[in-house]
Amino acid sequence: MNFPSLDHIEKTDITQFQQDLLNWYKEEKRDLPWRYDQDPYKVWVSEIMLQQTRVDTVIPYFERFIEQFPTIEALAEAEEEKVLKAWEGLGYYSRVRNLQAAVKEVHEQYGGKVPDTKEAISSLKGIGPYTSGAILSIAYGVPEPAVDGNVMRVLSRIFSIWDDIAKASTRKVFEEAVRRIISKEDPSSFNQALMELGALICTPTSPACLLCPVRDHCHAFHEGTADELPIKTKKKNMRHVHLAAAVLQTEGGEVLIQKRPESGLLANLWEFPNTELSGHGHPKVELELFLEREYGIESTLDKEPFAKIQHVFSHLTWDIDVYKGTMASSVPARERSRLVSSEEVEQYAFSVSHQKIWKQAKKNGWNHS
DNA sequence: TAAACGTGGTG
DNA sequence: TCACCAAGTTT
Repeated sequence: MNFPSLDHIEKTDITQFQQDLLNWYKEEKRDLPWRYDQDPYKVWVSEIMLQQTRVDTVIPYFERFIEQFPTIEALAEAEEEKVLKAWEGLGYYSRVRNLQAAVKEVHEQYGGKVPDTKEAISSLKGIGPYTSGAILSIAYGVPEPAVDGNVMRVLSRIFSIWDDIAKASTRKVFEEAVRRIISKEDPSSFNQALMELGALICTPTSPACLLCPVRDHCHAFHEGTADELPIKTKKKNMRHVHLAAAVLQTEGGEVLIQKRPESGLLANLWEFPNTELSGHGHPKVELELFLEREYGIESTLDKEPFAKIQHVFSHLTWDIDVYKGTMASSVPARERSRLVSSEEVEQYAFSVSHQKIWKQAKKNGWNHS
């Protein structure tokens, strides 16, 4: 390891740092619904939801989720459809499929008790190095590091660590740093305080150093380099995909929907029939060929799309031409598809991109034949 | 190691 | 407006 200020840190400095941080946390910590108790299940659910997701976004999802699935057993026995619906709009949907799979394993293999060892908990689906440390420390008081983006930002400044936090290998550097300074008396509060500080004071841009409870311990504050840390490279090469989608209705007003594949993007979520465009033929023609091939539908699509929707993911952009059409009310031949009434549509879990399609359909394309 | 994997907020 | 961000994990 190579962070001079940390190598030479004194035991008394560590004690003072812990005290300043924990006193601040005790006074300033937010009143969040997953902090009402230390139920390992609730800690677990909150940590999964909070992965790459803001606190304000998570709160209402967490409250609904716990109300609907209050215990390990409740979630283990729930239908995946219900679980996905509860996650609808939160994103990174593999999180919740992994969570339910892991909860089932805990229910069956561990008698419904969340394991309390690093090895056992890390073997569960969806629980990586951060989440295992978070659950162990917060739910069980085990002094394990829980290094997320906040912790790397805060500690990069405090110890003047210039490693690139975008690199996977850098996390270990910060885990080692945490091991040296974590409070053995209250690892739960210590880990949460580090993250809370990152969220409220030691923010990515314009950190509020003058309000910081540990600025006296902060190398970057003394050097005036807080605005330059942490080092984070990484660019995303945005990929564009052009799609055509169909909102097909029967004379009875039912709509054709289909379920996405079990893996990959938006796995197992529902959507309107659609196809990726090659860019060669007309979108309408390519969509008609798809509908005939997959469903045997002689579709009667409108000449022009009633909506053009753009949806931006973290790593790609969809541009969707949406067509309205009619179809016979016979049962769809394709697997993983259904004909549902317009009221029933909203009982299924859709990605936000396809919620946009449905919203436009109701506004523009519906009730005209 | 790097890319896949969502979404809504923000300067 | 738009690139970047937010309590990461999997492959």
